[in-house]
Amino acid sequence: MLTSQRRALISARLVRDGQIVAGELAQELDLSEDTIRRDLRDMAAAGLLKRVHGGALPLAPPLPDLESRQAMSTGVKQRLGRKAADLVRAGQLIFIDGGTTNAELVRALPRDMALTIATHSPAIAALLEKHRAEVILIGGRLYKHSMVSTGAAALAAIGTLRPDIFFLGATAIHAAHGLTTGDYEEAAIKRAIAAQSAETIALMTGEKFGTVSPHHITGIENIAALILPADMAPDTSAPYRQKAVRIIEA
Amino acid sequence: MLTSQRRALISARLVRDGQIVAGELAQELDLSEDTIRRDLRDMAAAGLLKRVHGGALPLAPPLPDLESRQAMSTGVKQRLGRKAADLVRAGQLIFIDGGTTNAELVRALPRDMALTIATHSPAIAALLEKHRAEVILIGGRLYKHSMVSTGAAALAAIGTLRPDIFFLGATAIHAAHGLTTGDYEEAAIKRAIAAQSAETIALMTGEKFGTVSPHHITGIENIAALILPADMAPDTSAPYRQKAVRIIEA
DNA sequence: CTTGACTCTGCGCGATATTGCATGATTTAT
DNA sequence: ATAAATCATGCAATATCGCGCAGAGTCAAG
Repeated sequence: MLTSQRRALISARLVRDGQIVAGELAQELDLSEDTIRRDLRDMAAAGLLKRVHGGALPLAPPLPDLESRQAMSTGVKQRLGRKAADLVRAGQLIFIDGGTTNAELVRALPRDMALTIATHSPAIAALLEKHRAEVILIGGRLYKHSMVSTGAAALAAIGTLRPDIFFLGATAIHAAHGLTTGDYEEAAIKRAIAAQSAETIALMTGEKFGTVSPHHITGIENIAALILPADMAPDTSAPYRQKAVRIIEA
Repeated sequence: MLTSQRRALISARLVRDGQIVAGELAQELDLSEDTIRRDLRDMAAAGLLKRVHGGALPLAPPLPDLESRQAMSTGVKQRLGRKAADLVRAGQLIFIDGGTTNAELVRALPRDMALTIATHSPAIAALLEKHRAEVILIGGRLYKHSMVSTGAAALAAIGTLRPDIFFLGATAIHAAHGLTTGDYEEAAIKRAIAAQSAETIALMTGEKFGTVSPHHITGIENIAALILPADMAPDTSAPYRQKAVRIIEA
C-alpha cells in the first residue's frame, strides 16, 4: 500500500468515523503502529487533523449526533443491530427488548416495512415514531436501572402476544449458566416474553461472554440464534458454537 | 475511546443535561469512576467546568442552549412547564399526558422529589430515567400521530389509578366547545384519565385558544386550573376567566 | 551493472500517559 | 450519630509516544 493511499484512507476514516485509533488502524492494515503514528504526526503538522493521545480527531468536530454516538463506540452495536434487522420479515410480530444494542436494531429496520412491533421499553417505542410499523407498548412499573416495564401488568400484557421473534438483550452470557441479568423482575419478564415467542434471538456484545449475573433468564439451548461480534477471540465463542446454537457473526 | 473524545463528551453532556454524575457516566462508558473523576478534576483545573461532590456542573449557565431553545419557540412551553411543576407536591400520584409542553413539565420537576408518575407517553417515560420518582407506564397500541398508548389495554390500566393531578395536553381549546383533540381514541383516553383524577390541569400555548378539533375531551368547567402564557391578548383569554376556572399565567 | 543517496518501514529502547485498584480521608444522606 | 457514597493519593500494570537505528526498496549518476 502506498503512503499517499494510506493517508487518503486516514482522511476518509476521519470523516466516516470521526476518529482514528492508531493501534486499530495498524492492525487492520497490517502495519506497525510506528507507520501510522508517523502518518498522523505528519498530517497533523500539515494541518489535516488533530493529533491526540491514542490516535487522531478531525480538526472540526463532526455533527453533534454523529459525535455523541461514535464517541460511545457504538460501532459494534450497530453491526449487531443490522444483522438482527436482516432476520425480520414483513408481516411479522416482533418483540424488542430494551437496551442500546436493540436501539440500533430499530435504527437498522426499514421504516416502511409492514410490521407489528411490541416492546416494554419506552426508549425503543419512542424510536419507532417515524416507522410505519404498528407499535404495541407494554406498560407496567418502570424498573429504573434498565428502563423497561416490569410487574404483573406487564406480564399480563405479554401473555396476550405470540411474537414470531423476540430480540433479547441480557447482561451476561455463560456456556453453563446461560443468559442472566441483574434484576429479578427483569429476568421474569424476559422469561415470559421468550416463552410466548416462536423464537428468541440474543444480541450480545463481546464483553458479556463468560460472565454471569444473579438472575437466570434461559439456557443457551433455548436461543434460536446468537448474534455476536465477528472480531471476538475464537476460544471465547467456541463453547457456544458447540451448543448447536445458530451463530451469526456481525 | 480516546481520552480527548471522552472529555469532549463530558463538555457536551454538561451543555445538554446541565450536570455530570461521575458514577453514571463511568457505568455508561464502561470505565472506572477514577478515570471520570480525573477527567473532571483536570477539566476543572483548566476552567472548563465546576467540580462538585458527585459530579460536575457547568461554569456559567449554558447561554447557547437557552438561546437555541427559545429560538425554537419552546420558551413559552418551558414557562408553562415550570408553573405546572410548582403545583406538584411530594408524595402525590400525578399523570402526565404526552406532548412537548408536558415534556417541559418533566424537565422542570425536581429530580429528587418523591413522586409516583404515570404516563401513557413513551417519550415522557424516557425523560424520567434520571428522576427518583416511581414511573408507571401505561401500555397499549401506540397512536402514531401523538405517540401515546390508546385502546382497551390502556383504558383498563388507567382504571386502576386514582391520580391526584392529571396534566392534560390538548390540540384546541374553545370557550364554548371546551378542550378537543384530533383523534377519537386519544380523546377517549384523555377523558378516562380525567375521570379518574382528583383534578385536571391543562397546559395550553396561545395559538390553541379559540380553536376547535373534532373530538371532545371535556368542558372547561371540569378543569381545575388552566396554565396559559402571560403575554396573551387579554380579550383572547377573557372568556376562560369568566368560566370560574383558575387561571395561572406563565 | 554498480554504487551511493534517499525514502520507507519495522524494531528496540527509555520516557511519558493513562488506567484501575487499594487505602484512608472527607462529605453526604439517613 | 451512623452508614454509605464520594474523594484524593500513591502505586503498579499497561498503552502510547518519540527517537535512533538498521534493513529493504527506489532511483539516478557513474
